[in-house]
Amino acid sequence: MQIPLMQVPTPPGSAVVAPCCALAVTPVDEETAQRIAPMFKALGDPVRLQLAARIAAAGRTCVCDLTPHFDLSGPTISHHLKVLREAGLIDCERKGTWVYYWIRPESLATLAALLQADPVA
Amino acid sequence: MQIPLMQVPTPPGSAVVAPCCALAVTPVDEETAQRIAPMFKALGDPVRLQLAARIAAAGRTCVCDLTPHFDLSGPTISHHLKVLREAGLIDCERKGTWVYYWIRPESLATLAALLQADPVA
DNA sequence: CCTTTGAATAGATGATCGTCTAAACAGGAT
DNA sequence: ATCCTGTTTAGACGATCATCTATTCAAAGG
Repeated sequence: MQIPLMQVPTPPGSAVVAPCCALAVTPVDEETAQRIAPMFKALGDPVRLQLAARIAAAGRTCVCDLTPHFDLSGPTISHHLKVLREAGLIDCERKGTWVYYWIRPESLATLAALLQADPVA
Repeated sequence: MQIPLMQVPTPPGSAVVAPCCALAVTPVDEETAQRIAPMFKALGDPVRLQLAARIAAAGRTCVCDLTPHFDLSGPTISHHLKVLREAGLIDCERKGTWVYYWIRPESLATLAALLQADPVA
């Protein structure tokens, strides 16, 4: 029943007490889940994850600087950018012929806060 | 072009310099993206996000303690648990008639590390 | 052995997704 | 005005997804 991933085997019989993350502390009701899940979903595609990473790395990025790195059509890249944008992870602005995208760090922070090991511990 | 989410408006013209997160520092090549994206994808469904949160909160949780909280059939819950498990986010063990699930904190930590604000800054 | 209970698997169905091509749109430059 | 280039939108198509019911499996108890 094990699927290899990293190191710690996580003793099956251990009585887990310490909270592993905010997920374990902050109650995630249905409303919260429906607000947060689309962000994770947006990052749940390899192309979009790479797009987000490139935009995060480059700061303020023209679509024309993203497209060449993928073996995909322009419209497909545009579609993925739209998904990221509608999830609230990025935003954009047209400047003449070109459109520039940038990361919304608050959104990433929201997700990170849910996942990271309990900062209080 | 704005989609409301949190507070910071993120000035469009600002020359972003400081890395917002590990995404901006760690290069996310295609291979990495294909390894990580399924984990985000698994959390990208409201039901699975709530399942993960409940398991994280409860520590070591019987399926029978999860199912009643959702308006879904047993097999559907079972399916979602399988998705989370195959993504490496949870693991399970049968104990007699019951099956218990627990969180794999290393996996959550991997994702958190990618998203959280640059810890070096 | 048979029954019972908890959970997973099999298979079906309608919805959503990722991708493409073709067309439309936005702005500069001739 | 007209063209050219970068980007988005529209629409189509096959693949994957979330859910269900029916069935099977696992393990305990008579």
